[in-house]
Amino acid sequence: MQLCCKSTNPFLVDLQKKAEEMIRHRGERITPGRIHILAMLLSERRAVTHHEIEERLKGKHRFDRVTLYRVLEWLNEKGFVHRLVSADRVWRFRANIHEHSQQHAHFECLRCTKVVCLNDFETTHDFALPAGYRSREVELTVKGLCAECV
Amino acid sequence: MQLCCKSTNPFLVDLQKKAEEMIRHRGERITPGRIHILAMLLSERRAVTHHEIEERLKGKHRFDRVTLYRVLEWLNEKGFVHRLVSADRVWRFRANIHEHSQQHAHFECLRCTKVVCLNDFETTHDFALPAGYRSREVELTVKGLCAECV
DNA sequence: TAGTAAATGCAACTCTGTTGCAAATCCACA
DNA sequence: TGTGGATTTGCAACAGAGTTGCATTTACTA
Ligand SMILES: [Mn+2]
Ligand SMILES: [Mn+2]
Ligand SMILES: [Zn+2]
Ligand SMILES: [Zn+2]
Repeated sequence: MQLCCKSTNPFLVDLQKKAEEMIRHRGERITPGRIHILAMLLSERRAVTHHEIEERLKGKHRFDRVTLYRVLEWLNEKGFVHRLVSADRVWRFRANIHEHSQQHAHFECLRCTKVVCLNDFETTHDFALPAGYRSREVELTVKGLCAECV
Repeated sequence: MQLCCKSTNPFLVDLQKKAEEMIRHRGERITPGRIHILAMLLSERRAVTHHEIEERLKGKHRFDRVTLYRVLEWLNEKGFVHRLVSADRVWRFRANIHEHSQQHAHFECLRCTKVVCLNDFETTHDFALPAGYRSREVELTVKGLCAECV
């Protein structure tokens, strides 16, 4: 069953189904790990760590730590999610809801280390790189205090 | 011997001496670790890792790994250097040569993971944060390929 | 309904950085 | 110039995050 982008049911609230559909639409293999983890990430509004994912998956399905790492790596490679590292040197993952979500800024709380994606953001790339350097992407992180930590 | 900023000898090419002067000027304790490590960082034009520092210090002075970490932490706390983490989850350190060097961008090579500080850079902070969020600093990283890796 | 390539679980491992504690060192003050 | 006492250093052990190898299980294709 091949599904076109336009045929995506807007009332498909079940994220497990949505995750499955996203993966199948790209012709990739469906596995419990991919479904559960992507569904979990689709439900989050901020970038979450490996630990947080593990925590939220408790009760739903039990995965080995390594499987979780490997699924996250795969989701990142295939472009379903993106990954970023903040000052605590821990990977954080977030689903790529929109196609154009590669270029966006992040907010990082200096106290609770929470990371939020700032989707609506304008970046002006007028800077001069050293000779011979080639820019591929620009990452902008705003550091400060979140609403809970002010 | 208290030295004023303006009395800094512009012909003081010996970085060991310069490092010592910087630390003494702030009334902090002089130790071999601080002198050698700060001098090494003053000689670099890019942000370097713990490993690279260890490597460059070979022959000059032998320090324990832990001492190196602790000196770097101290230099960062006191504002002699700044620290950043890139996609490989490794700390990189760079001397704060100029007073205003807190706000500047970085370039990170996607192939060799080298990090270069882009000192001459204009940042425009016109973005909207979620309600209640407070911005303290903005970090901008340009990712791409360096001259050697293009 | 096989056959096969890919995904998973488990154990052991690496890499980066941290902590506790005793020995060495720096420096303010006598 | 010599000392007391807080700081810094070295060493060993530890911790957290992520990786690798390999046998077993699973998903898809034919
Ligand atoms: Mn993001
Ligand atoms: Mn820098
Ligand atoms: Zn916070
Ligand atoms: Zn490079």
